[in-house]
Amino acid sequence: MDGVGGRIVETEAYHPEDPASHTFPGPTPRNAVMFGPPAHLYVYRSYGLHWCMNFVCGAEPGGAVLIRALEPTAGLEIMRARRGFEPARALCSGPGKLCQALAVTQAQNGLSLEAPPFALREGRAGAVVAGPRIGLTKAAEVPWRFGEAGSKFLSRPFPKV
DNA sequence: CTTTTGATGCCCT
DNA sequence: GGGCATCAAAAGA
Repeated sequence: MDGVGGRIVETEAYHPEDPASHTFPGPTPRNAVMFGPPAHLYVYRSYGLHWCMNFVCGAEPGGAVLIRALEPTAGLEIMRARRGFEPARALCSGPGKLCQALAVTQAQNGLSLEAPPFALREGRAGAVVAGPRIGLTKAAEVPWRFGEAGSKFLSRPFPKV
């Protein structure tokens, strides 16, 4: 939105049977979007100060993919202004940072990804690698973190391939 | 470079 | 009342 965007280079998968998932305990008002139709956005507040965004996945009700990092390709100046003039590789290298750079907040919760202000484009990434998840207190070892190998825009480097 | 710690708001039980 | 899918700053090596 606002002409900003980038390539998704890092994600994490969440499944309703995954203890770390917000949907694991069952439907609640907060995670209702994740049980809704796929290709919608689920936004929640993390640690009271940050926003994190997920794409609702259609495979099963309650599944979603957390967007952990972007490689900024458009609206760099806008992002930089919003993020406090950091180097490009720090603009979107993390769930909270990414949402700040894109100005994603609860206002976008539940919106469809197939309509403005969003525009998803399919693209072939480079080599994709998987690894253990990050920042979780439960089931962090499950290797459901995916990202582009060697990208300089990851929140953290992946373990050796 | 590394590790540690505080800030902070909302959801759930 | 407890917990949390985070970040940035500070301090030490």
